[in-house]
Amino acid sequence: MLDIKLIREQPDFVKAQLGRAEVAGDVIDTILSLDEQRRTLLQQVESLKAERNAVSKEIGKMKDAAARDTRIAEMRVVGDRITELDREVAEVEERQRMLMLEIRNLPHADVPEGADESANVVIAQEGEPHDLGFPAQPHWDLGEALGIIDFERGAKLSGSRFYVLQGLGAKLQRALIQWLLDLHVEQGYREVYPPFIVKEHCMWGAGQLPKFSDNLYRDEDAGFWLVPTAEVPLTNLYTDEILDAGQLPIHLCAYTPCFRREQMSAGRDVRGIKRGHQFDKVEMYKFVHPDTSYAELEKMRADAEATCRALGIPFRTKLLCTGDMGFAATKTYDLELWAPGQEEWLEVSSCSNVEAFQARRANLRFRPAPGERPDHLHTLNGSGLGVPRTMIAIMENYQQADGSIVIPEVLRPYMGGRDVIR
RNA sequence: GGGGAGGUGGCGGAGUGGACGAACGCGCUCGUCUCGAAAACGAGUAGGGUGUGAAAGCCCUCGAGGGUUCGAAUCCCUCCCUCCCCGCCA
Repeated sequence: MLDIKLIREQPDFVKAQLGRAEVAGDVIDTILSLDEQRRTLLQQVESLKAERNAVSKEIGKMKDAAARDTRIAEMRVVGDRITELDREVAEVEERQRMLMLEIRNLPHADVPEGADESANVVIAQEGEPHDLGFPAQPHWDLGEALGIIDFERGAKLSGSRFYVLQGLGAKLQRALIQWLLDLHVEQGYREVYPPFIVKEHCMWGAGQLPKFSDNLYRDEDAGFWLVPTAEVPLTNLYTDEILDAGQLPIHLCAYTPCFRREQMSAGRDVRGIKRGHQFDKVEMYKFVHPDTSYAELEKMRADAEATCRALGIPFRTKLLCTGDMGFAATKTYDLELWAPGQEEWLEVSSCSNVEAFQARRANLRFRPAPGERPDHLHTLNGSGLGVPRTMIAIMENYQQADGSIVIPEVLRPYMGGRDVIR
């Protein structure tokens, strides 16, 4: 959610920044007009309440029964008017709040303008897509031949976009998760195991609702939602708390499965394990002082890059343009691993600063100094990394001419010392 | 799932219709005292909204949301959460 004060004080700036992300500015005018209405109504109803409070106090002390009854009758009328106005205030507030919740975050000034991914800028690359010396196979062929990915039985159980990992495939995934968590802990993140099922307010807090409900699984009866990313529970960890400035920054990492309905065009990314309704991810998350959030973003990006580097796979980093960034982000770096089997760069991480966007929604605050008023903190999130796509990159980069897969060195301790899957 | 007890400020804990945004204690901050500290003493110490140059003031909040009433922490309804006992269960 944007800061209503910013909208009040600099509506043209807000509109201009939204314009860079191709969002029309009329909604800002609507919000301002509702804000105006709301404050006018508030002044009316609050002065009536002040009157009622004062008179009610008097009534309590009055001895003269007749005068007392007169006052009570008067206040009954005032009370009815208050009820009426309260209802109006609530209605205007709700309309304003819904509009506020639907507006995306403002892109940072550094972010290049553009409508779609074609305007993203590659800002770093390590390693080159290299020739394996034999025809590279896609991971679905490798996985099936090795008996480690079972697509048919996955579909039998759960339909398309599901698969079963077996044997060393399942173990490789588990090893990868373990390694990622251990690495992030070394990088200074505290490991967290959150619930994978959350209450609805968490989805609002993280910015998944109201816009992306189509992409979420839920248990309507119980009011529960399955997390589409660990970002959701982590964002809400300190909801309604006021942290001491000294507690910041808080760096967390968490492994969770992620559940996404992905009701997107059939035919896109249907093969393999690139895009499923259920996948695993290790996430990095930061709660930081507002002054430090962009420096923290650079550190998070460096941590994600170090992770890719350690796998020994070519990777590159992109700065996303205004049109390709997520709803909550002000600035995002995407990291991509090279996948020679499909000959494409696979997005395995997305690191974003969201500034106070989630903090306002989820009521995340800190006290800048003892005695000072609480302020919203800044939050950042970054994948570290998405597991299936990292698995793809490992399988396709480390494949051998005979269809076996060498295990990256860093993962071998987690694979019982094994160095190849064949 | 059944039965019972509860949810009050940073913490403990009073408060069953008006003097309560809340006694008292602890903690914390500042001050006095001290070479310094402790102790003692004094003062202060919730969040949000509105308002303003800044403030004062006013409004809201005692788990959440409704209701009754001139007036609700207090009475009524719904929901959420915690604890205890029984049942079930990895």
